[in-house]
Amino acid sequence: MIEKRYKEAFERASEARKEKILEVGIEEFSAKGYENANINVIAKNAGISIGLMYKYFSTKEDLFLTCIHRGCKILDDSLEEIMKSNDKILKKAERLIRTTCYHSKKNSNYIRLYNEITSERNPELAKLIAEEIEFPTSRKYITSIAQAFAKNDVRQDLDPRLFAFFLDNLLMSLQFSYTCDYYRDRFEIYTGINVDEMDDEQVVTQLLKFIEGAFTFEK
Amino acid sequence: MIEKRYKEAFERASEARKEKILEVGIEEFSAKGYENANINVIAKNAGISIGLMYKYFSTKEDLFLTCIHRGCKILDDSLEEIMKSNDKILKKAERLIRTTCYHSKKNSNYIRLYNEITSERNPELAKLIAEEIEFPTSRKYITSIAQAFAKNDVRQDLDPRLFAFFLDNLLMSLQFSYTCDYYRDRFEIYTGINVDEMDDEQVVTQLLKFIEGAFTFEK
Amino acid sequence: MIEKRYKEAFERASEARKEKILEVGIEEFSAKGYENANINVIAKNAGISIGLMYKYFSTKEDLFLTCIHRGCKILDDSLEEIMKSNDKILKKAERLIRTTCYHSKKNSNYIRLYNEITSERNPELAKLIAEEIEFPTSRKYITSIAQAFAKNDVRQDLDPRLFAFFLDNLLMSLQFSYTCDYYRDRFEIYTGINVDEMDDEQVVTQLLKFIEGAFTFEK
Amino acid sequence: MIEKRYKEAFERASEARKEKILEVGIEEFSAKGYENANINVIAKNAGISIGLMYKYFSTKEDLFLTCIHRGCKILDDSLEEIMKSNDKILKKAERLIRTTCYHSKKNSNYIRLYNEITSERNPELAKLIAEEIEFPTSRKYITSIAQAFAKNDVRQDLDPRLFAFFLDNLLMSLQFSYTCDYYRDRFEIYTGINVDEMDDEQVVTQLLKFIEGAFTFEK
DNA sequence: GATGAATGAGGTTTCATTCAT
DNA sequence: GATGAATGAAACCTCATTCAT
Repeated sequence: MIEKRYKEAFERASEARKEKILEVGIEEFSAKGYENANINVIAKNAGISIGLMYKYFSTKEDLFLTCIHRGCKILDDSLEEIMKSNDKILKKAERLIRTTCYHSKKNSNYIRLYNEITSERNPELAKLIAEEIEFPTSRKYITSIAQAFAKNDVRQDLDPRLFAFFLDNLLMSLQFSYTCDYYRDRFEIYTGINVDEMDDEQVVTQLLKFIEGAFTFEK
Repeated sequence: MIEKRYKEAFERASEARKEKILEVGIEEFSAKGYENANINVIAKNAGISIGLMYKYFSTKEDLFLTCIHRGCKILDDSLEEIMKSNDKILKKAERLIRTTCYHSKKNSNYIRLYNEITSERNPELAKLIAEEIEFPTSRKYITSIAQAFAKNDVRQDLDPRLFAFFLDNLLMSLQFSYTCDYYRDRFEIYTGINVDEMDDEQVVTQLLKFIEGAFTFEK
Repeated sequence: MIEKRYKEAFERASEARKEKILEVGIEEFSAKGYENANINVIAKNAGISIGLMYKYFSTKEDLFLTCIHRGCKILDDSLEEIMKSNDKILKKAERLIRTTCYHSKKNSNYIRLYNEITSERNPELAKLIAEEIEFPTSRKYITSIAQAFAKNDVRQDLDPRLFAFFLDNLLMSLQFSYTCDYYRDRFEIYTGINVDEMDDEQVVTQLLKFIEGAFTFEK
Repeated sequence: MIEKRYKEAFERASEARKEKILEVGIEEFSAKGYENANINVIAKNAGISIGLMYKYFSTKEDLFLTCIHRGCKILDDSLEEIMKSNDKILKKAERLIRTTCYHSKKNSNYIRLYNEITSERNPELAKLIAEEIEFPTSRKYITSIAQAFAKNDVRQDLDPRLFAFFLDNLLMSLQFSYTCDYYRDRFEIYTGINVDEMDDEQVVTQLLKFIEGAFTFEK
């Protein structure tokens, strides 16, 4: 778990200001990447001085990690909303896919930020962030699949953890394909259609079939 | 298609030198990422002067793109080797998975380089690279699936391009999980096992089941 | 003479607070030197706000000067104690040396602060501080030597002021050698023994011989 | 012993340039102290770019240490010149004092730099520098005194190392008194005469008497 | 009197790129 | 063709000082 990466002064700041700083930070980091993001720009856009920024965060890295924490919380909240239902696993998958297709624009910055993280090259940091982000998500998937397994809703020869992993791989890739430049181009190369003009319903339908088959079929 | 990003002088250089420069460049870019890679260091490690490096490439970006071109060729060659066979689609998938699991170390630099690309934030560049890399791969997958579809080897309600896309998403995610820090940690969080100590055979078996089900099952 | 460098508000503060501020200031300045000392840290450690600190002192320099004033008073008090006696000059020297050797730890902060001052590079300020510190000390030495001279206790071809100067040079160097990093290392290089493990009695004996000879011998 | 603190590129620079950089560096460091010295200013005054400065020295600290090394070499050379003679110890002392009084202006920067060092607050660094500077000097003094001791030229109850230490304390203090602001003021307070207007001959005479007595007198 | 949030100038350091030889 | 010395813009970060409350 990432311990808090902000200083006490940040806690004391007004909600509006905290909000603004993280929003602007997420904007900058997701747009330019960690290296090219400029703290001075973030401070200016957030309407505070650079000195105050450093009263809030010791380093650029700490600001980045706090932005990630925030972005993840938002993504995890919407995941929680879906996964806590009593729907069957495939129903949940459908809702996840739909959310990705229809609402990815609203959260595009968070997703791009997440994408930025995945090429993090500091191993210790990568580990921290991975635990922060992936642990809650993975538990939700694994638990849902294990329950479905217990109820015989899915094939009995699957390994819940690996299948959760494969499922998340598909959803993660889809998320990126709706928001990140490179993945968007890749989507178009595969499908022949720009993701903005794509009939989302077809993507939903096909991916659901894919997943349904994967979880259901048993020789 | 990426037009050539090197200068004429580079073409005139000896094969050994060209080889060395790109090898060292891939090493540096994959280890540190584009921003943190140092072109002066690459020149030194490649045994040439920085001045000569700029006789070969106009900018750091051009060197990067040429390294990518080279890395992709190597990855695409091994893909070609597998896809040109007459094996059935699932057999091909199996070979792809095995290659990923068992041989990812040999090509880990290329894969990390590929991962680096996916967070490229320059839209025009992203497009160029995506076309360079994804087009050949996608054609192979789509064609294979279309052939299988024609032979009734796979379910008849699938869209070949989307299913090719989903398939590649799974394989791409797996590749990253074997080589890139963040994805390796993520793998361990899902499976509970460090990727280096994982029984690859189980991954192969489960992913194959997943894909087989996805391509086979039909309500 | 240094005019007061604190504001009226400081005079009105409680004794305990004044004490605390100067104590903490001396601690910080002597530990890190003027440039690296942080006035915000001093305020925090003294338990007052930085705003109040600036109600008490106009600038960092003023706080520094007030700390010096305080440190010097303490050192001068212990000097006064020794010099006011009716002992002969060599007896006084012995007591000074013993005080330096045996009690330097108690006053080490003040001595390090004094050392910091000696590299002051603002000429006007240097002059002010020198007068503040050196004048009282020098008078005591000069007077004592002049009295000894009058009583024929010391050689009759000495210049009291220069001999006072040389004497203080020896005592000052010894003080630094017991408290300041660089001078402590220097001491060990000369004597071969770490100052903390040195038999102080030998230092006392030898330095006394040195001084006694210097003041007594006459061709 | 300080290992070299410059990079290879510095060795390859022309003698004139190396000279210039160190000269300008010593000037700046001795005038403003380590903290307030500005590397950009040094680079500009030395006629090179800041980038090149960092090709020569990894950090400000390294430049500082190399300047010290250079300054010490010059001071040590002139000491060597005096100490290698066959003169008796008191004759050597006389020459040292005269050099200090008459020629201290020429080397004033080096001496101020030396003064700066003595308030160094990084213990490891202090140790390195002390060994670099004090070791050669101390050996010369100790050896000379030991030889004089063997020849019965000095009192037989002295400890050569401690007396060498006291002797150097006197000479060091005198050096500072001729060159460093604070010590110059202190000198005037003790003697009543500004060091620039002082009759050096009197200082020489008196200090020689002091030292002669110290080394000769024996109860 | 007392607070501490806020400022912003200024310093060190990096590295892609140029160009004289 | 080949070298590598040289450049300088730009980024991160510190801390003395101010001022509204």
